[in-house]
Amino acid sequence: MAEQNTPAVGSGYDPQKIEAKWQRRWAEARVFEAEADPPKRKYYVLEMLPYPSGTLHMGHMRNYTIGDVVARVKRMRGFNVLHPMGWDAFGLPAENAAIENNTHPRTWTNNNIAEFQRVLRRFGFSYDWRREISTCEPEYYRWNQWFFLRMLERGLAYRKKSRVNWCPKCCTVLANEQVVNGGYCWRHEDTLVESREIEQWFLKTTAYADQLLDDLKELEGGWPERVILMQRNWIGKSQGAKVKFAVAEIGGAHPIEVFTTRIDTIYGATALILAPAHPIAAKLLEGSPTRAEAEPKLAKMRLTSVKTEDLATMEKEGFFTGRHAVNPFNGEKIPIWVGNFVLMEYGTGAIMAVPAHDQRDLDFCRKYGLPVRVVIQPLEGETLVEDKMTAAFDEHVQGRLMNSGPFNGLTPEEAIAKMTAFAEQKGFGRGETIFRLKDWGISRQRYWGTPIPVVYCQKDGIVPVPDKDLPVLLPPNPKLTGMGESPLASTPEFVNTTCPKCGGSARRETDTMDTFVDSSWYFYRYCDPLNDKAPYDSSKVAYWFPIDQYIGGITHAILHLLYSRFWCKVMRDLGLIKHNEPAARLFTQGMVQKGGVAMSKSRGNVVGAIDMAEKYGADTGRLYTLFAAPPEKDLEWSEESIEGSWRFLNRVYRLVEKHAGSLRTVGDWDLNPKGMTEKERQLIRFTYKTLRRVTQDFETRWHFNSAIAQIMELTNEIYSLEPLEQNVRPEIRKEVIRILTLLLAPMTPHLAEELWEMLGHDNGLWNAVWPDLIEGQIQLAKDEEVEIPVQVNGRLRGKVKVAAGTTEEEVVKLAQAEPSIAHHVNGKRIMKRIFVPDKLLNLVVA
RNA sequence: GCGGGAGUGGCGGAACUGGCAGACGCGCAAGACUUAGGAUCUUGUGGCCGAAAGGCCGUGCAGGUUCAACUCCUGUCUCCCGCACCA
Repeated sequence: MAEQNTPAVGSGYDPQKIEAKWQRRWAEARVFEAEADPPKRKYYVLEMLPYPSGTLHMGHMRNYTIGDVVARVKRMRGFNVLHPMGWDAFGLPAENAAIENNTHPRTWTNNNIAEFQRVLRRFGFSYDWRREISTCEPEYYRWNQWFFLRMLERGLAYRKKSRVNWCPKCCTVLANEQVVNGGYCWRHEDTLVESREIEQWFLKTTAYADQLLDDLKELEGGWPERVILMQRNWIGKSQGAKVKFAVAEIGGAHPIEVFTTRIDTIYGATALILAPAHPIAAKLLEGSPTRAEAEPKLAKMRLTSVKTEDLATMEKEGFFTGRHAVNPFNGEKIPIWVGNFVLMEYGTGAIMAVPAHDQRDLDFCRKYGLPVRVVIQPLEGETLVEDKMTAAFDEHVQGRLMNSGPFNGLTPEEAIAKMTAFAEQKGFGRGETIFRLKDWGISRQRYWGTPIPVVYCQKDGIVPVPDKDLPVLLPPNPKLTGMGESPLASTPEFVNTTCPKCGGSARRETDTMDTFVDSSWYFYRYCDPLNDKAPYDSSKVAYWFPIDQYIGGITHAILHLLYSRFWCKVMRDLGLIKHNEPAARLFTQGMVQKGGVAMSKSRGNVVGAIDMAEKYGADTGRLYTLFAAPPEKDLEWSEESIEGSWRFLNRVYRLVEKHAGSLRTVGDWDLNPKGMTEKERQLIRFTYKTLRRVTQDFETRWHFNSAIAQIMELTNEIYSLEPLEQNVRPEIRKEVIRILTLLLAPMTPHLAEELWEMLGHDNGLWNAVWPDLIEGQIQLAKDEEVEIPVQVNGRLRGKVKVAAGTTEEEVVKLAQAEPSIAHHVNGKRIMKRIFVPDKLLNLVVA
């Protein structure tokens, strides 16, 4: 199909040639290289670093194009712009591919990186390639280890045996965040995650739960609202109280603690319900009268997989343990049950069931015939009748306590405060805030990741590897099977080492770190990528940070961004940086779809970036992804529509090609409006208006699609004045074409450079500044004559052309003289006139 | 269930703080140039009625506020995304 688009005779637009030429020149002139330079205004724009796998398609290119436009606009506006790129190079696919193809993960990864780099360079993105990082290089991952050791020193990294998500296909542990769709592996969406107990390393993200939540306030306005919300939900702060219930049959020795946000309803508790996995459940059954029937039920419930897909709609199941709990408020004995809807992972794994005031509890109690007791009576509406309730009354506000001993008559709010205080005073409870957020399990039983820098010594136990021995290098030739334990465990030369403390023999930790560790701080390394004394020089980071604009997909709204925010706070507390949040602004671009679904290799609906560049050139590809939809919205790829972008660039090229030769030696226009013809006046006004609007679109709304539409309109306007050389004097022709070229520069930089050169500039468009309107131009952009729509009773009936600023009286007079308007007004009385100067006249008649 | 977002021509989309709905592009139609056109240029292109002038309807649906509503308010439907038995 490329032949079909061979440029016609007379049009010399050859993107292949032009794009290679300017990419070479930019590289030679080191145009995109930036250094920290404190007096200069800085701008750090960053696209999320890619995982180098598969092929880059137009979905990726859209992301980078948006970032590149921003970078180029900021550069033209005089900012010192940092715009780096790197590779999220560790990860499972490399290891799997290595096993499949009998190669090394490094080989596979580096091949992919080479290909990715080739494509990104082919699109002419303005990266400072000197700062390129690859997270699988020891020079990088060494600092993962260094940070890990700092966290270990501060108790922010710890080891514990824990139930983990195990993917039988990956043969490795997954973080909670990697379990998707309620129980499936994020990589194998058809594979149910299993539950296993393993010793794991954790990072204490929960230590920062409050800050991670509170600092979201700093991001308001700069981050998309929904991302902030998703983070807030994920952290899941919940204020309530923990209350201890003694077990009646075994005395006060082993009380059961429940968590509740509604301690005010505790007099209405008619049962205590345990999660099946609660450790005390089995103990309660020992010697219980119901043991025989209960134990098999418990065993069965515990086996039920972690699948939570339809947990919300799942039938509630439970059984009585034969034991009773004592309500510490009133001494009442209530039955202890086990219920499948109680989660061990949340709160204390035990709840009090208050069926009158919680729908789930009501469902459960109705099913098993447990009593319902109302303890809060609504102030308005029908009085609750216990036997007839089908919906729990769970409103906080509108009610008063009853059946609650000394607390009767209080509002729920008052009761929560008083009852919590009472519980604390008596020692059986306390107010507590809990979070849904869990500590971050970072251990992975895989080869292609950062080795965790500790050794296990018979004598000294867990011993951190000293800083001077970093990095702990991955062994070059592991045995990769993809099964079972970490491949490092079966590599003796790696495992066997000596204890840094006692010098005796010791074993290395064989797990590697979750790759989210790599991406949690990579953007700091860009500031100082070659530093071998520290992860980075704090002064360099202080100049560049925070990131002014971070750009990436919504898919990373929770994991990557939450971990990055955590890492930032840890680094701040280590004294390395001073800011609280890594990125001041975040932009989440929409996906590129084809056939209604996101482009992806697995779906087979990708439009390859290189194919695109070879067929139309990078500039057309860039332009089309910007033009087809506003950047935050999903974009449906259309092979037909893209022709329009290609045609437009050809049209611009032909225009400049035709006129540039005669304009090379023409001097600059002096902005003097005297003696201009009407056509010149019209063209120059259109030009400066377009400039004003496009500038606004770039700076505020990022509506590149409408910016491009306006540039197309300007081009159409110029064409409408052909033959231009007869209608417009050379100085003005030159000015208009100059502006047109500069407007295109951030989006189609190669073409713009070529046009710039054709116009006689020999110093590179990259040296040009954004043509912000100056006073004379602002005047010239103003309309002298306006067309005012005239409505009668709110319906458009005609238009009048008047000088800008014409008075209401004058406009009304002219309107009434217009036949199409007069027709609707004559014979009626004008009741009211609404006049918006230069905008609109509405005559209300009756 | 909770939270967020979106519904505008044949299609992608535009319309900034309420002020000419459909900019710009694709597609389609007619014409020009041409041996030819899938290049380029010109014109037209929301629906209905009408020869035309013109009129009526029209931004998911139903109401409301207003001189004026894609835009604000109330209700409602559909689709997409996130979270989800979170105590």
